[in-house]
Amino acid sequence: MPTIQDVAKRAGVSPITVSRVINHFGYCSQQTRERVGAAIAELGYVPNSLARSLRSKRTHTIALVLTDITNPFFTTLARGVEDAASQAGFMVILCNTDESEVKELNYLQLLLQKQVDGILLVPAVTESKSIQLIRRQAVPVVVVDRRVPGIETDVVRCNSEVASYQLVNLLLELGHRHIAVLSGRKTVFTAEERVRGYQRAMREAHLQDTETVYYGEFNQQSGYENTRQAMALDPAPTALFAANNFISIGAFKALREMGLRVPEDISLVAFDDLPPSFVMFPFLTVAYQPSYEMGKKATELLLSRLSAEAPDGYQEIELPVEIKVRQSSGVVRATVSI
Amino acid sequence: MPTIQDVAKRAGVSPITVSRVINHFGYCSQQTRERVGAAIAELGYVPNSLARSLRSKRTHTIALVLTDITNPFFTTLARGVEDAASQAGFMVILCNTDESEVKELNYLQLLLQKQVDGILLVPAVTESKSIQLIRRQAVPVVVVDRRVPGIETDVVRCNSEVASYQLVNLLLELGHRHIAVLSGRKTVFTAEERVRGYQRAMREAHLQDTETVYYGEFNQQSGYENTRQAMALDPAPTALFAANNFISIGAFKALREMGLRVPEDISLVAFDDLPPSFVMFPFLTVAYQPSYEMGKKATELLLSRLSAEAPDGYQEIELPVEIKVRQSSGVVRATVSI
DNA sequence: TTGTAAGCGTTATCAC
DNA sequence: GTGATAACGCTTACAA
Repeated sequence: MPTIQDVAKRAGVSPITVSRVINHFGYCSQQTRERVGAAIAELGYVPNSLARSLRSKRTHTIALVLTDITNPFFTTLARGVEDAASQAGFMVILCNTDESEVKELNYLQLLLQKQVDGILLVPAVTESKSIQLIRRQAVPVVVVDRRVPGIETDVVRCNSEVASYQLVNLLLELGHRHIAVLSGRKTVFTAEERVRGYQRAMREAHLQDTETVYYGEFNQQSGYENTRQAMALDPAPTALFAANNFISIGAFKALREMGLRVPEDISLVAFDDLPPSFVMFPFLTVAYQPSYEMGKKATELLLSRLSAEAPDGYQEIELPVEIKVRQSSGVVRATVSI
Repeated sequence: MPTIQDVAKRAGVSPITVSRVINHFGYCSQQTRERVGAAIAELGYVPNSLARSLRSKRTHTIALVLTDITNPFFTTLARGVEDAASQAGFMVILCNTDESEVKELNYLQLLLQKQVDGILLVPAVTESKSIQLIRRQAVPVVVVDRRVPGIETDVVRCNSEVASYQLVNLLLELGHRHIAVLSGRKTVFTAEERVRGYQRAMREAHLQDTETVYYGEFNQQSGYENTRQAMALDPAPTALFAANNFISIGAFKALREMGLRVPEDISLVAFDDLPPSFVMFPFLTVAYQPSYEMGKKATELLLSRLSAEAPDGYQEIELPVEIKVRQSSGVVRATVSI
């Protein structure tokens, strides 16, 4: 492959002049510019960003470390990230951690070696090891979707606690008194936070006695299994709160298998909506998080840290959660009352 | 940040010795190894892959260039790619082209500058410019999901033509004689290929007279609009074939708005299934492409090209498409007969 | 407006 | 087993 030297030789100039032409930087005559341009075209020269980055200390690459791109919430978020990044001339490296701290730390090691300019991190666990690792290399991080207690850092997220509180209150207003929550892994910040919102609502309604919390995973299987558990209780809950989209689907399938109709026999509300182009009947009452904007905003904040144009001090940006009331939340069935 | 020099100084050895320890390469005494290890730990040394890659000509990075990660087909494919890549110690740069040749070419330029070791490409258009651009830099490419006519290259895909043919034949066997196909952009290989499969089935059934083809986009909006168009015909089709998942959702919504029931009033079949954890009622009869495996296989093929352990000559791997018959395809309504 | 020299952090080659 | 030297391809700093 031709190098900048080859181009320089061909154009009868010095390498640095070629560099200036490529980077539209510094002065050079129209004539030189053309000669260099011609040489580049003739040789099919492609600049080597490795060498460039080695000198300039900038790779124009950021990393997006999340738990699973397969979850539509993160898919959409990733798209927001990529759009904002590409607009600014940055590329995105994608890493899936599957909520594993080990995978997360491994990826971060590699990313730091790669000299990424910044990292968007959805922390797998509520511990702070990862952030500290990144900080040691003085690489900017923005934490997305979750929080890392005890660590000062930039964060872009939604307030799950409040939204959960609202969702559960909606059920309470419909007359439900026995509501079970199906959550994810206890070590995952949002899983825990959504349970907290549920608990606050229940306690304010003096219903701590019927509080029913299931931890599990943020997937369909877990939603399915915990629903069967919950419905085996006596008395069974009259409403379920699924702490994410996959859990809600699993819950729905379990309920249908048991011959229970939603919302006639039981109500179901959930965190996370599915994109409209995925669903034939929008049916679930959900707390919708603007994931695209979350990705976009997080990226913009990260990029602003690189150009040092950002305000001093860490920022915590909280995006609004929208409660979308649809058919899955109904009034409590008279016959189910305890 | 400390460099290999600093580590060497601290450990009282030469840089190259440190390099050997890091890379578990060449001989060195246990004692040296330990001293170096200690120095690395004390300084918090992180090797710079930029410098490493500049010498070694390997970045351990591949690119995944697709049209839109937001489409579950590609999301799952991307996950397959990432899993296979990370297993082999490679990272993945993600690029969305939105079916735009311009965006695609821009990304490829940048990726080549970045010296990615290989590229997985879902070509936006059926032209071959992109492949030629990549070839000029002698970077391995594997084309995924689509084909680039007139270009010899590695390809991993499904045969859409055959699957479409089967899907349409299924409708024919159910008695449908007037079937419309709702496809994507004519310049997109799969959009065109799926229409071809439809046409073959129709022609073999001597139904070329009722052939009804709508091109549009691979999105919900287009499915919605073209369905309204199709249903305005007199006589209206008794079955619709949506050429991708988003189109089928749009079609379904349009039909429901018109008060038409699926499959009682009209049948609907589609290309691409949605992952089970996205759908409460699996209802659509679809052609399912194993997108995860597609991503995985494509990555493995690409990586094998890097280590030159691959067989000579280009490979075209065709993965099987599974027809999943569900409720959306029903027998033709007696009253609708022409 | 253009050129020279040095160096970014690593590893290949050859020497001891 | 270990080290000296050069080189990867580019850009910063300084000169002309």
